[in-house]
Amino acid sequence: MNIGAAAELTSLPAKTIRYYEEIDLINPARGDNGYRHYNEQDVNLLRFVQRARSLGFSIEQCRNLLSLYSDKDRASADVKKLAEHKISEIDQKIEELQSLRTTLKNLADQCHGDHRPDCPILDGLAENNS
Amino acid sequence: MNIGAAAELTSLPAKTIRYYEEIDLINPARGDNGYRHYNEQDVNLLRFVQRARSLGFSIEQCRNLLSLYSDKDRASADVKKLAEHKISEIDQKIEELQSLRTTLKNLADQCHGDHRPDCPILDGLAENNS
DNA sequence: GCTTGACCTTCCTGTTGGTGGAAGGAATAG
DNA sequence: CTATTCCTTCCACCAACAGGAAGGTCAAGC
Repeated sequence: MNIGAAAELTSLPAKTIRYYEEIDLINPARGDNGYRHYNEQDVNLLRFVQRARSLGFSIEQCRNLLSLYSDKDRASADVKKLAEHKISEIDQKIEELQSLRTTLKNLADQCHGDHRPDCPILDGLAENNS
Repeated sequence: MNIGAAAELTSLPAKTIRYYEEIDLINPARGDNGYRHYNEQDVNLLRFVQRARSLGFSIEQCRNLLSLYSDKDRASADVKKLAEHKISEIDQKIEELQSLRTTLKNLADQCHGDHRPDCPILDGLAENNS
């Protein structure tokens, strides 16, 4: 099938699929007319990447997962390690965001939010300490 | 003071400070030798941006905040609105990360994590549904 | 006066993960 | 035969800087 159909099936933009080929992630066959030709396996791999990306794996991690995926002799421990590493990354990110939210909320709560020009948020941002 | 001293005082890399000038965010004076010269006010603005950035505001939002900051007639409501928008952005991001974490954790928990070649994580990624 | 080293300048490239668009060839429908 | 759609490549751009090369400047020490 052509790139358009593959895009449809994977919910990936054609541009992105071409990009994945450019960075040597998923290489389809080519027809005589130069068109990319995707088979079922290609589409599966694309979907695999699409899912992994949406779970927050970077392209390089996807490349890693793909090679583990096609390597029949790999240990599932390798994959589990990658997933757990990712989970702790996510945990850290969540914590950062929560502390950030707290700070911002404190500032916003102190702001009376009317048309008076003094604003604790800006004052908070402008303060020398913290 | 020169850029190095300003960098020291604001905990921003000199590279970043130059970049902020390039994008017309904070424009210092220049000495006869072409060196950038930062006064107290410049340093305050840089610190302001540094703090806003660390709270997750984008450069464009910082530009907005800066203009509100120097506009004596602005209503604090404008600023509060920006802050609250940011908070809801953060909330959404946190939710996404949490759902992502759940999915990933489920997959990882099903993985026995030894050297057997079957791996629920990869299988989960390769599945056609969800 | 000279050298050394730290600091400054601009310019160019690369990062991550794509997106947008132009120019032109190929397939298909009427 | 033409119109439209799909495909191709290539080039540029986004955030928000970081790294490094090549060269100018300044202050200290001898």
